[in-house]
Amino acid sequence: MSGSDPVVGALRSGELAEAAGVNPQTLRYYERRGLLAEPQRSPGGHRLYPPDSLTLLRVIKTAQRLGFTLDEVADLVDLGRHRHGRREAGLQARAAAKLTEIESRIADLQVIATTLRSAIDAGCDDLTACATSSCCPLPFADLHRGDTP
Amino acid sequence: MSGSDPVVGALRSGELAEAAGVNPQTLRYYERRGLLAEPQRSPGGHRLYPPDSLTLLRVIKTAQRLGFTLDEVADLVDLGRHRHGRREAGLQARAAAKLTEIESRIADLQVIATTLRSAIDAGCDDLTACATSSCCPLPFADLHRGDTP
DNA sequence: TTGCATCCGGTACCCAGGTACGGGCTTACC
DNA sequence: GGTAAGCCCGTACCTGGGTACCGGATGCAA
Repeated sequence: MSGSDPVVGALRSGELAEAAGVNPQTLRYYERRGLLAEPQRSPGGHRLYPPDSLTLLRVIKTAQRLGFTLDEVADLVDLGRHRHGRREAGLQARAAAKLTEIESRIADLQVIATTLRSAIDAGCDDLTACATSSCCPLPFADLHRGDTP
Repeated sequence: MSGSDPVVGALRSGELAEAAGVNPQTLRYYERRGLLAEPQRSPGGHRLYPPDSLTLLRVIKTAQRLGFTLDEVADLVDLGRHRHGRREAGLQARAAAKLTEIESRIADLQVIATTLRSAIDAGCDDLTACATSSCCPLPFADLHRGDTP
């Protein structure tokens, strides 16, 4: 492995941040979170990122937009890093799990949407009145459980 | 208006919290947030809630489960409070707006679900590899804009 | 009257994913 | 070699919806 190449075509934090469309502070944050490895430094201590950090950042941002948390992204990233060779399909499994999660969030939101529509159709105009008169379709009663993440 | 009735059938904070299925601390929190009016006090300073506070709490929890933030709920609540009489349909309008918001969140999640499904179908197995080879269906390129709330 | 549960207030902490600030260095360009 | 932009680190702050902890005061029943 060529682990520590010298400063060939390296990017400074501002340049990388700009290229990735990200705040420079975010790079340090990702480094703290273990998403970005500690890069090489200039003699004066400034970070020097190899060009493929940009690819990594794109991967991170893409995974994030697919609904993965940063912890999960970190996991995915080093899943791909030290598995190289053996076929394990870790990504497949996590994508499938995430898909299930997303689908259940969609289902939750659809219940909410349906309820809102019924309240609109019923012409509800005052929540407090609705809660006492029993002609309102809103479910005031069942207060146990209720996820809206 | 009978604004300040004496302590008839009043509930202590623990009782109200229990009845509403809520942490007692949450009552104080809601009071700070302006959702619950400051209740009367016992001579020693303990809160004494009128029984209809329970209805109000049910309204709050219901609205919350419909996707309204606490600020919006506060708004809805005193919309219903000092409008009494004039027809204004404020609730209708807000419900409609919230429905639109929920629908667009659903649409966002559906895009995500579709993308995940396509990544699964394509058999993607390593994000970093995917990002460089261009046969992967994941959208690594467009990093500008991306809401996953 | 004593004992114990409850309540008071103020403040600090939790989750996630960052962003901002401040004092002091480095780097780059002229 | 001067000066301005950029970067360093540590720490604090933000949003949203609560929850936890603390020492001290109250309420209620036996």
